Amino acid sequence: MSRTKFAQTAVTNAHDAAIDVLREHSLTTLVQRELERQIVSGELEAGTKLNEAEIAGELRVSRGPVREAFRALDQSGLVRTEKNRGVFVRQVSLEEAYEIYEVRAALDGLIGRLAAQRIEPAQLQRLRDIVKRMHAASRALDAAAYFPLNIEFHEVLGEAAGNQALLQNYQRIVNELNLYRREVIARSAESIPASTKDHEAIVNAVAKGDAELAGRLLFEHVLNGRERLHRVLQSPPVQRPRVARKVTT
Amino acid sequence: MSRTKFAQTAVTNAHDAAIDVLREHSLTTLVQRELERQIVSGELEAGTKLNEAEIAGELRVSRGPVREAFRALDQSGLVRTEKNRGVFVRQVSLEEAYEIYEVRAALDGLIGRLAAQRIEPAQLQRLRDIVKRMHAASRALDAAAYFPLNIEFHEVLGEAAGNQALLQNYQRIVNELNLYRREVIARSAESIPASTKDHEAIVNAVAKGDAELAGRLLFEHVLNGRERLHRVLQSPPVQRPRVARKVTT
DNA sequence: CAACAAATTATTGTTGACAATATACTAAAA
DNA sequence: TTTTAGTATATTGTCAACAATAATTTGTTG
Repeated sequence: MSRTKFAQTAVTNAHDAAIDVLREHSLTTLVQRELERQIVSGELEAGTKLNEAEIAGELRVSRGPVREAFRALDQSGLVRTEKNRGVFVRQVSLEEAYEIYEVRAALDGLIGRLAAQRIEPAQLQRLRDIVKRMHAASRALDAAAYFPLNIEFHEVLGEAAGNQALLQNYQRIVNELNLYRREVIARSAESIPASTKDHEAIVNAVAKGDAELAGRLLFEHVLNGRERLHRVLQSPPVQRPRVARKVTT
Repeated sequence: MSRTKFAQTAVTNAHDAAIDVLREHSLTTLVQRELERQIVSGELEAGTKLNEAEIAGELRVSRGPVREAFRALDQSGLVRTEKNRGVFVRQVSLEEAYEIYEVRAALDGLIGRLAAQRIEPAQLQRLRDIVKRMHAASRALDAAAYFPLNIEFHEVLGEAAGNQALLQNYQRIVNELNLYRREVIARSAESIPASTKDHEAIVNAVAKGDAELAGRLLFEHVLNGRERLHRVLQSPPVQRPRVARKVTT
């Protein structure tokens, strides 16, 4: 509001763009997206308390839309609400993660079955490219490079399954799991080679169109991942710089 | 507020009870529950427009909690929101239902696997009782009696799987499917015998502790159900008294 | 100094008012 | 009569103020 007329055009364009965004999306939706981004990216870490007024101030909206966004995020499992105390970025316990992994295994199994039947050549090629890059990251035991490849692999496979309802449920589950996995991903380098082999076998099964096999391989791949994670958690932490429940302020 | 002192005690108790409810739950939660009940029960039929002020008036709250409840219901798939137009009880298309059935098959498959490994004697007995009653309803081709038994069967099985995350996802999926199935349930009597056989086989597999078999049977049971539904939809409707999009007013 | 009580502050829960948008209605013109 | 433009009404989106509850600080007492 305190801008001079110098940047008139730029300001107007930016303003028009903002108007266009608002024409399609409510403030609630925008707040929801932004918070989701911050949570999924780890910018807001698990356990953090989300202060209504503070968030409203940062995003330049009133508390109404923020509260509405909170309800949506609560339902999607990214935050937990305590009446009269506030909402907190959800912390997923080991036991919960264990359960969620089972659900993910079932959904991934279905993804494998369907992808084997419906995948298109271009998608298959993308999978092969990803696996090739995985091998490179695997040889270097480069976890930082491997992690996004893993994400991308399952994304492509999810799309290849051609089922929107499945994809949505899958995404939610993966988001929840990432709340748990983030902290341990850094020290899971040793499991990369095994994981890479899994992915290669999956691609081959999908390429063959063997739905049964692809489904089973993906199901087991996820449960293997759970066990790998579990083993990693048994061993002592690498670098754990303060886990104290962080509260705003 | 316009009550006399005659019912003092009763009023006070009712009042205290109301206070207790509010101590634990926010108005938003209560509104959410009530709307969910009305939608799942069919009181509010698919496509109905939900008017904020009207609902707020009926439930004696302001529009704030109603809007918050809307966001939660939207996320859970029971309503759909159109910006500046309002929220509507979700209508699930044939294509969507087809997709959701696949997701349910995957989750039910997992339920079968886990239940076979973890079910307790009492739960197994409940399943056997239900199947017995199913046979009776089947012989009479009594769809009205069969439907709740079917619900109960899958509920018990879901609990027996002993996985909260799975159960929650399953319930949401089933709720969405029911939005679609309600209208066609009445005329699906012919599929009851086949469905009953499915359930019997499932119980036997679970009783044997054969996880693989139970999982596969449940997976196929759901897909069979989808096909049965599909066939029923091909045949002409029985009694279809106006399907025009109902708007409040 | 520690522990408890009271008062103060901060935060959430709820409401009603106002603004923006969409819908319904009315009247004029083809 | 149908269409269309303009106007009025209804409904949603957003905000700011108030109420209720929880967290914090301060003060008091043993």
